[in-house]
Amino acid sequence: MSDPANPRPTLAGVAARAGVSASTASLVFSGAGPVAEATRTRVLEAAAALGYAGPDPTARSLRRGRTGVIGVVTEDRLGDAFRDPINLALLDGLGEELADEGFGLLVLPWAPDSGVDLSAVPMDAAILLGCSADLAHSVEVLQRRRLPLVAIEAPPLAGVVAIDLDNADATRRGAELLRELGHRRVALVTLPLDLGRTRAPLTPAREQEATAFTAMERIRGARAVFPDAGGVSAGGSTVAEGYLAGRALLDVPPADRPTAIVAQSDLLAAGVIRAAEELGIAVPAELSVLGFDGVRLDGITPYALTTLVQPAVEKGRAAGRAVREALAGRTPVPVSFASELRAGTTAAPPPTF
Amino acid sequence: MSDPANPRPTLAGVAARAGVSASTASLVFSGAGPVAEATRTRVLEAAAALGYAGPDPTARSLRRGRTGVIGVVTEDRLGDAFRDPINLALLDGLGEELADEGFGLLVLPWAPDSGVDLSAVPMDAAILLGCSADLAHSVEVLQRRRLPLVAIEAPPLAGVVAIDLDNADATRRGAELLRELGHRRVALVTLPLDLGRTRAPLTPAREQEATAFTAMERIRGARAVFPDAGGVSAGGSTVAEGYLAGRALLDVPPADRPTAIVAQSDLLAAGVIRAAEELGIAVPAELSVLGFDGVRLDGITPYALTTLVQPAVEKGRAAGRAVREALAGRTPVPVSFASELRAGTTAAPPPTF
DNA sequence: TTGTACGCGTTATCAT
DNA sequence: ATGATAACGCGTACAA
Repeated sequence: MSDPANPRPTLAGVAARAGVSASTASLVFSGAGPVAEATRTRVLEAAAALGYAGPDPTARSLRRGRTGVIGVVTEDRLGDAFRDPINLALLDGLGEELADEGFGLLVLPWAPDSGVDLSAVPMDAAILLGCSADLAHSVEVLQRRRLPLVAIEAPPLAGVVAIDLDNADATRRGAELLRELGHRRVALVTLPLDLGRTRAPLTPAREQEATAFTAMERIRGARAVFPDAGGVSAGGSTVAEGYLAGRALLDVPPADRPTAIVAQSDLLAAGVIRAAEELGIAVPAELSVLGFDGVRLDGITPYALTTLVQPAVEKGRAAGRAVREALAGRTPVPVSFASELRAGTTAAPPPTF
Repeated sequence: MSDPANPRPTLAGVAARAGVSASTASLVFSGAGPVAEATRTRVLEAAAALGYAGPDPTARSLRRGRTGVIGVVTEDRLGDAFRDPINLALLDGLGEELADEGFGLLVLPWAPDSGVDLSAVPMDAAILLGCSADLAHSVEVLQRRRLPLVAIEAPPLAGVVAIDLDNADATRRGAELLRELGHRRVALVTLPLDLGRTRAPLTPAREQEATAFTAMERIRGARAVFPDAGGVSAGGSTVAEGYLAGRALLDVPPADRPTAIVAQSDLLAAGVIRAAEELGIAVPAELSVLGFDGVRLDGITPYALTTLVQPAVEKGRAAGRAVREALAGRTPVPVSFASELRAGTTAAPPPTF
């Protein structure tokens, strides 16, 4: 790799060989400033002859004060972060506004003990994605670096541009639909409450210690309508986790069974439905199921899920735009998105006895 | 953001305030070299007072010649690259070997016209993921930069560490199973053949111009057993695309229908099965379906797919290790992985007439 | 149109 | 244990 006899060519080397000064050679590559056609050619020829690949990105970054890299901080393991379709949609949006504009996206799975040291990563700005646990801590170190920060669905933080979603209110509207249909016994299947992703029944204590902002907001919305609603927290936003949660809630004497379940994601809802099917509980005749996200389930379930559709791609675009605004020296405005209740075939009046 | 009155603190500033030289202050932060406990404290205090966030990553990168960033070059749009479960598994492997070791993964969706200029991205090494089209071109510019390169399932390229899979041979073994079961009329549903992702029947001309290495290898393996097998190329590795391909191949007079379909991914296979169901064609009684990948279909289809299981996570780990080897100055050894035929319930003898 | 001079913020080397 | 000096490779005033 590193060949001492044949060092990597530099701008200076190219310039020397072309018989011009380094600054002139620089102009040729940056395109800023006028260069005589003849000199330009000579420089390019020298570059070709030396196998010069263009200005060193690191040196250029230092000089210009820009790396062209935007960090995306997630609290998940790498694969898991992208296993959630809602994050993929978000990535699509980010891609449009950032990747397509020449920015690279640096994925940083952050955990309290993880190898990545946020204070040592070269980047121009950071997007906080589903970070809520020690968010404040991550934020502090990034802010000391004076990096523009954009947080998606996070508790409000000074100096951080918020891209928000009406998690509580949307869930409340969904819950109201269930109440209007006549449901009284409603249970919740929530997203993971903390970094531990514990799969367990909701208890006041656990909710107290929860660090996941989005999950807690959605619980809050549901409780606005069903103050006593209990439920379980899942270990992730997957069909498999939804299934487990569904079994836990539904595999009980019929009299104790909820007549409706508010799931905090469509994947969880699909898992709940599968559990119901397996237990011989008809959806929606005997059990109504509400989802969240509005992702295409693409045959994961034959039902048209009744769910809250969130504008995930738009969220990504907004975050991307906010980053660009900040980098352009302007002050990005926080954005708040609204979800929309989409009626499907999984919500109906409760069974009558 | 940028406050002219209160410039971002630098190591020099901290050193000055602590009354030591910059070199000493540097030692405090890098931990390399002995520093008296008293001085260390003074430096850290000065840093705290000034809000110094630690050495600037860009400057450090320039000086040390390392950024801590590994590029992952894909030819897909950002979201699409991660929509394929096999890539997610790969990412898991990469995460273990790289992210967990403190490297950042810089996702670079590359297309001939895309905004990202590979010659301008600060990184220490690059992993080429499913890049085959103008791979040679991408590789050239990266090699001029003397970056260690690792390619996953790519045509052999000088100086690029190959992480390979037995795509052709595995497919051949799957095809042999079908032949042994008695199948003679077999059709292929392939991954996209080129950047255009054209959804169309296979023709010699199209295969000639194809740029997708993996897809072509798998075709080659299938043809080793069924030399005349035709088929269609899908527009992506998704259930929806598989469904479309399935309709195209199966919605024909029964006499023209294939008795078996070799799909190049499990998602495509699931789509084919769905198409068959919709057309009233029983699987596997009237149609056998072979997949590839061995991903958990998690309820996408009730069938246990007969498929070729590839060690995707291992592939990612191998790629990650190769990168680290190269960065450590050693020469990584290329690795070749083998897939395993896993019998499911979707392959059976063809119907008898 | 081209060259000169300097600095971006750090760290490695070598003295002291 | 600490400090002076010199890069790392480039961009950009400013002068010529």
